[in-house]
Amino acid sequence: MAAWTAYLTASHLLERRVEEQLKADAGLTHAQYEILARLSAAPGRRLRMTELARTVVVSKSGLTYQIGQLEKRGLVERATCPSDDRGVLAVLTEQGMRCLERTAPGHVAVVRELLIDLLSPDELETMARVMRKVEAATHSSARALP
Amino acid sequence: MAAWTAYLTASHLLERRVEEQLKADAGLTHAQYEILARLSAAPGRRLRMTELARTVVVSKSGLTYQIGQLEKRGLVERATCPSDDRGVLAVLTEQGMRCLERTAPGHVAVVRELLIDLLSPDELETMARVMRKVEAATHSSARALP
DNA sequence: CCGAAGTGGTTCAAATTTGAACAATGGCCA
DNA sequence: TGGCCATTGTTCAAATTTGAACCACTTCGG
Repeated sequence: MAAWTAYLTASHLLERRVEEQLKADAGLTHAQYEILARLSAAPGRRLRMTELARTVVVSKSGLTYQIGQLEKRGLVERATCPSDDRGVLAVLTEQGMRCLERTAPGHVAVVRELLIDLLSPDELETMARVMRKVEAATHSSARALP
Repeated sequence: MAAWTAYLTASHLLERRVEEQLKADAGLTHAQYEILARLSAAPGRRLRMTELARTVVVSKSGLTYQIGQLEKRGLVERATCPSDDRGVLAVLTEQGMRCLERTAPGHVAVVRELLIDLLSPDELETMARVMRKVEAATHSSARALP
């Protein structure tokens, strides 16, 4: 269980530093940054709300709120989904893309400093493998519930 | 950077499952559970507020609030610190200890299911080592700021 | 084609979290 | 001793998060 405690402490501290840097550097929450980043990587720079909520892992209502904030700042727009009238697409705007490009270097630097660069290639590879396992495990245990 | 993304997704999902289980099983937040757990491990089952805020990694005001909640439920008491009149000690009550003992098995089961049991001894050891490195790194970079 | 059952998003109130401002001490040094 | 600065915890308003209740729409099964 020592590993679990270490994990908790480290992940909290890491999250805190990342949050701090993003807020100071670009006035963004980590959640908001993640939204922009995921959108930028998606085809057409757009994703369904639900899809986004799943990957960023926030409640649906939380995402509605955050998208609202990002929309106010002109970094994201909403568009109706052509294939499903209920659906809403979050679309990264040109301005949002520029914001992300401006912010990414500093963010990446922090992540490297506090995580990536501390690890040997082996360790990094192990981390990634472990995290994929955890993701798979949470998914399967989740499907058992409903 | 793929490792970072995998880490983010996995840790969010993991946190969510843990939170879910604790809430359903004992009506506790993960943060609250951590508070009880850290207290139970401390000498005299008591810790200074600041110390607690550091290890649980929540803002000071957040801790004040949470301790308030736990106090209402009789799981924790406040005591003044003998060596420093400003200080406040959070003390785990007998009832709090029982609550923790009742809750721990389910919590541990989830953590094992979603993390520990997925890993080989080697992987587990690597994880723990990595997390200690991360903790050290965040500490040193923090001290540089003020 | 019709209605039941599901989905996808939003809204709303309530709970939580945060950061800044404060009040009360402690500690250090001239 | 007295003065100045750092620390401790709390309070307060504002921002965020969540879950439940709700519409609007889609999908099935008859």
